[in-house]
Amino acid sequence: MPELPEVETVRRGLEPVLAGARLARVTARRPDLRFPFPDGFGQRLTGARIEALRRRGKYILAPLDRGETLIIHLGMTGRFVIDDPRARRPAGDFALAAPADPKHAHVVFETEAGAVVTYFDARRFGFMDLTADGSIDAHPRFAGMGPEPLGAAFDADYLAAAFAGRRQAVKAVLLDQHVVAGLGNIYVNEALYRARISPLTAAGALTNKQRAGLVMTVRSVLEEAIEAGGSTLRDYANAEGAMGYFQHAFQVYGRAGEACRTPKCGGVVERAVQAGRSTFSCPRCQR
DNA sequence: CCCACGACCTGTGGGC
DNA sequence: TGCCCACAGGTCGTGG
Repeated sequence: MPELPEVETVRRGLEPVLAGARLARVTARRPDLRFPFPDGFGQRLTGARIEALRRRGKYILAPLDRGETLIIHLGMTGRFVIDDPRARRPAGDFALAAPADPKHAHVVFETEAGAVVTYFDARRFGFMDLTADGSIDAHPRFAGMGPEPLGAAFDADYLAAAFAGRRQAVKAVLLDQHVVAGLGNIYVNEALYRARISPLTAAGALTNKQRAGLVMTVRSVLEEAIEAGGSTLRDYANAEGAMGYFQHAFQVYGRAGEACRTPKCGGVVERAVQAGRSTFSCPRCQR
């Protein structure tokens, strides 16, 4: 599912259709996703105007003109599909992801301009909520959330403080959204590879130089992935139904048993399991 | 606080 | 072809 680059790609795809749009009707086709929809979900959105589309970590935020903000998390398999009769099909060729299965169409947003935006989520690990504006930072989902990895607050000094004294593996610490918001299993593996740091290293044992390097590689891998429209493994597709293509740039993720791509390294990518999730790394060039 | 593990839910791909 | 198991981009809760 979507990590920061995929969520940002989805946000950018939805923005031209939803930002500034008034919602003619919003329908939840079942009572819950991972959690129940908030009371009156459809009614509270119907008639509201979406002022903007923002992102925080892996969340999409849609502030409304009614003083509430719609919060959306895509979980593992959340996906939006836009049907906008006014929009011209984008030119050029791009690979289309497999069509979303209609039986997993859980929420339908219809705008007054006639666009229909449908949320699909096979596994239903995603969720939506409504909260009063201004209380986003107090919302349990956001309280204590770490800085944006592409923002100025995420730097070597910040990481020094966040990692200090932590004996937990650096990979697990980077996956903790309280430390930094938006990284997931793919990009943590790729950023550690680029920084030549073993995922198993205790976070508190990293050197200044390693932390500074990690800040750079986290940023670069996320920026490049956003540029590529995210990564498509199975379910992910952008709002136009197209696949991202950053998966072709993976250096370690999903490459167990294959040759390390570092020139002259000669190592073989290994798969390990940390906290129940696959870790990929080259034991030869990541220390 | 740390960590491993199971739970949530469905689909898919690989091995036999 | 069919079946079964392992695994999947995320988080949360529990128990040691």
